[in-house]
Amino acid sequence: MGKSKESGDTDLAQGYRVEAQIGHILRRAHQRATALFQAHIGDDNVTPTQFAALVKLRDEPDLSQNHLGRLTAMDPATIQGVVRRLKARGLVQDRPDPTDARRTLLRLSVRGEDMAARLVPNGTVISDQILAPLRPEERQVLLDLLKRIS
Amino acid sequence: MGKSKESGDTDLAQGYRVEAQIGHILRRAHQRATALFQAHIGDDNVTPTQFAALVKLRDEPDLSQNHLGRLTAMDPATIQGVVRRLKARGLVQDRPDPTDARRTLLRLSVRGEDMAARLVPNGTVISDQILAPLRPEERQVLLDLLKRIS
DNA sequence: AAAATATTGTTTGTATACGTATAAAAGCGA
DNA sequence: TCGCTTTTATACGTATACAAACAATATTTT
Repeated sequence: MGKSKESGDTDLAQGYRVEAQIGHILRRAHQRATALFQAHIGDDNVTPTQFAALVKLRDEPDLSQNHLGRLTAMDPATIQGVVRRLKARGLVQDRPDPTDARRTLLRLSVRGEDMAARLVPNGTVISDQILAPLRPEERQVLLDLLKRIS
Repeated sequence: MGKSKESGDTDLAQGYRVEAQIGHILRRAHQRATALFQAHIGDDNVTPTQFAALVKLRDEPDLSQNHLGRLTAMDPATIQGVVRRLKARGLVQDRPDPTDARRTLLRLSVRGEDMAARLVPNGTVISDQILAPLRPEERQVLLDLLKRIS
C-alpha cells in the first residue's frame, strides 16, 4: 500500500497523462511544423494553408473553390476564407464556370505563379527541417504511419 | 521527350507535392484527432485545449496561468483565452498568488473536478480511436517519432 | 415534361485556437 | 534607482469547423 506512494510519479503514471496522448503530441508537432514554416517560407504573409492552395492551383488550374478545398483538406468555410485572402492579394484570379453557374473557377495570376515558383524551394527546405531530428528510414516510417491515421 | 509526358504522374511526382509533405500530413492527422475528440469527449462545449488544461489542473492545483500554459504547450495569449472561458463556465477558480502579485493561482472548482472525472475516461477511448488504424507496436513507434519532432 | 426532392457550391455568422505585437503592472538584479 | 524580465491582458489576423441560408444543378416522381 505504502509502496505506490513512495515512488513519486507512480500514481500519475498509472493515470491519464495529457502529455502522453496522441492528440496532444500531434498538436505539438503541428505547432512546431507551422512555426518552422512561418520562419522559413520567405514571405511573412503566406500561411501553410495558403501555400497549399497556391501549389495545388499551380499544378491544377481552373479548379472550383470547393474542389480545391477537397484537394487541400479544407472544408468549404475554411477554403472560402483562404481563397478570399489570396484573391485580395492578387495571387488568384476567378471566373465563372461556363458549364455550372454555381461554381467559380480559380487559377493563379502571374503574381501568383511567381510567388509559387519563389516559395516552393523553401517548402522543400521546411519539410527537411521538420524531419531533421529523425534518420532517413525513420522519416519514411513516420510519414507512412501518419498517413494511415489521417 | 514524349516519354515524360506519357506516364501521367511522372512530372508531378518529381516535383513538390503538397500531399506528401510532413507539414500537410501533420495538419490532416491533427484534424482527424480533433474531430474524434469533439465526437466522443461527451461535452459539446469542451475543446482539446480546455480538456488539457482541466486535466493538468486536476493533477497540479494552484498553477499560475502562464505556468499552466507552459505545461500544456500554449503561449500566454492562448492560455489566457482558454482559462477565461473555463472561468466563465465556472470550471476553474482563481485567487491571487500571496507571494507574487503578478500571478493568479488557478484550480478546478467542484464542477471542474466533476467534469474532469467524467471526461477523462472518454479521453482514453479517443486516444485509442485515433490510433485504431495501427497495430500496437506501430502505435508506440509513432508516439516516439512524433515526440522527437515536437 | 413538369413538379417535387435531393444534392452541391458558395457565403455568412459564431465560437475557438493560435501567434504576434503591444501595454501595464510587478518582481528582480546590478 | 534603473533596467530587464515575468505575468497577464488586449487587439489583430488567420485557421478551423459547424450551422444556416441561398442559388443552381441533379435526380426522382408523378
